[in-house]
Amino acid sequence: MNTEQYLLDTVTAAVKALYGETNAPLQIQKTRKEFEGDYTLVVFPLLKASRKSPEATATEIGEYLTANVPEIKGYNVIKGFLNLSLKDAFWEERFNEIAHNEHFGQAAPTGRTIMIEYSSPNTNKPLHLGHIRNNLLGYSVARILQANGHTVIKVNLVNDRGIHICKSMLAWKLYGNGETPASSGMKGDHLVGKYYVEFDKHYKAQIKELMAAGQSEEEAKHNAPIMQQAQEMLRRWEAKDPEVYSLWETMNSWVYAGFDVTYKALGVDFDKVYYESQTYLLGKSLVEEGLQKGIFFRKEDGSVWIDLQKDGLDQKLLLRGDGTSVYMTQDLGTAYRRFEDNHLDEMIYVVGNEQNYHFQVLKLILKKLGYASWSDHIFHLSYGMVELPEGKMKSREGTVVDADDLIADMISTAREMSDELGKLDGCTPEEANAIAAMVGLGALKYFILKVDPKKTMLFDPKESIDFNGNTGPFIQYTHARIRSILRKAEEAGIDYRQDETNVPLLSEELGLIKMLADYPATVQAAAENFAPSIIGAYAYELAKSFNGYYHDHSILKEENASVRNMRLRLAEQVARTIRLAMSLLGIDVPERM
RNA sequence: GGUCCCGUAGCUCAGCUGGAUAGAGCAACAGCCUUCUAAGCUGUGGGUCACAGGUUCGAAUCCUGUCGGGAUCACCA
Repeated sequence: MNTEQYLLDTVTAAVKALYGETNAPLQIQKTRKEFEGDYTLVVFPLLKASRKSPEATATEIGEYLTANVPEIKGYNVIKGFLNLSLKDAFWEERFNEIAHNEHFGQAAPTGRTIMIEYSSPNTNKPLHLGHIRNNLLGYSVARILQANGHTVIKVNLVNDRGIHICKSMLAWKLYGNGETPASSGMKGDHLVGKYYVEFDKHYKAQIKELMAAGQSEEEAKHNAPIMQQAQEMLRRWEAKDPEVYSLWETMNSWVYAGFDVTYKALGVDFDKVYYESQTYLLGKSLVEEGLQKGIFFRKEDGSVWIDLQKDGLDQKLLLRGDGTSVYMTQDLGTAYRRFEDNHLDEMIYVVGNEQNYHFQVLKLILKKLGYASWSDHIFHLSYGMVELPEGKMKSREGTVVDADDLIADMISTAREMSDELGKLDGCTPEEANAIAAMVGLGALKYFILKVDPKKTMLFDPKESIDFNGNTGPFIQYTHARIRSILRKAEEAGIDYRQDETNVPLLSEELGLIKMLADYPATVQAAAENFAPSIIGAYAYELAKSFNGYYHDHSILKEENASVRNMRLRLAEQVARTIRLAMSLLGIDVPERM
């Protein structure tokens, strides 16, 4: 049950009874914690209808509600704010509802199908920190949408073709001496990435040579033999030359094996993987359609364009002079195909904000083609770059943070800290490894997801690895503590779940119950805003509140059995809700740590 | 130059559709481990919400402008 909505209805009825029909917008919000009360009605908008002062209006409504609504215990008025307090029994009922609801936090099916595309790596180099933000965001948003009752299809569109892959292939052929992941002991994606760097090294050297021989920089870039060879390789790939094609398949398979390891470590997955080598021809029929409808135009060289200058944009290429497609052509085609094939209600692209313009144009073109009914349901979940304290990540300058290295670092740091604090004493080696992995990744994931997606964020390795304060490990820690209490209760043979005796609740306990009751609304807000950060903030607040409570009030040692059992049940629900919230962020919570 | 995004404490960030005295964490300082996990708890200091106008009962939030930072405007993807 949605308490806020219920109160809004109640108050609307009260206002109608007191002042007659009014179209004044009513708003109910949670009372700020420095004031007494649970929910607050802002009465300013009602002054016209009541024709009284803010205080008098608030008092009048407060009196009416207290007299007529059994759940409302009392009220107080501060300026134009009417603070309403609900009876403890009301909150106890909410608590019981939560405890007995097996599907707590999981909304009923909406019947809507949403596809979300994320990750979308290139196959010429390993994943880095930017990809981590992408993957974590995509996966978390997918989980959040599922929790809201939508059917979610997670897809990955792998960019497995193009000149960049040919660069790696060529460098491997020229300088690789047949090196394989098996022979070198390197992860496949790192091995292929190594040859991408190798290509660049030789390419730069050749440019330098040619420039020394008198060519301009542009000429040199174009004439460098290694670049010429790479382009020749791309042509052979497109002609499906068996030798090139099989090398391409081999090297891609190395990369996929490497990516799988990284994805697994990050805990992300996909329902469907698309490969650009299979979709890059899509979209040409849409270009044809646009030409016929007169929305696109063809230049003398045969290339096809759309003029968006009237929309404040510029001219955009849709088909090259030689008839081959570009990025936009493919995206138009895949979008069309996806909506057609899956009856999608919404399509979300998790792509960096450097492509804001691309998606703006994509949606506009589809609209002009007459597909507004679904192109309006394309949402670009745009996220900002991840910067380092030293500045931006530049692959050329070697300042990228490799995903695998980072994950390994986080886990080993978690391990060291745990050992230092003696946290893992008494664990089996397997348990210790699992906990270190959960904590290290929890720190990384939470650090990245707590920031609003669209903001450029700063990743400070030192700070991310700090396990104090507003961090994933703090939340995990709170969960582990509660689980430990519950284990001890069970060891002592306490059957706390049976006891339903009503006991007076402390204000901290009421506060915790109110937070628990708020969880479904939080999940909904996170879905509406595509913001895992909302879930993160909630989980932190809940954990923090419990920690304060835990510190001040004994649970196991409480002598009154009914009170003790109520506290154990409450703790259990807090742990459960933390687990639910964290699972929406893709973060595992350990039973002990 | 056009378009889009951002600017909140020394640092990293919250602040949901406008609401009360703008919040956390880190860093600093002062307390708290014979008591269920101190990866913890409690307290102190720290702010012209970039700036200037406007809208209104009320603006960090909405509108306009200015300044600062970023992204983008390819026959790359």
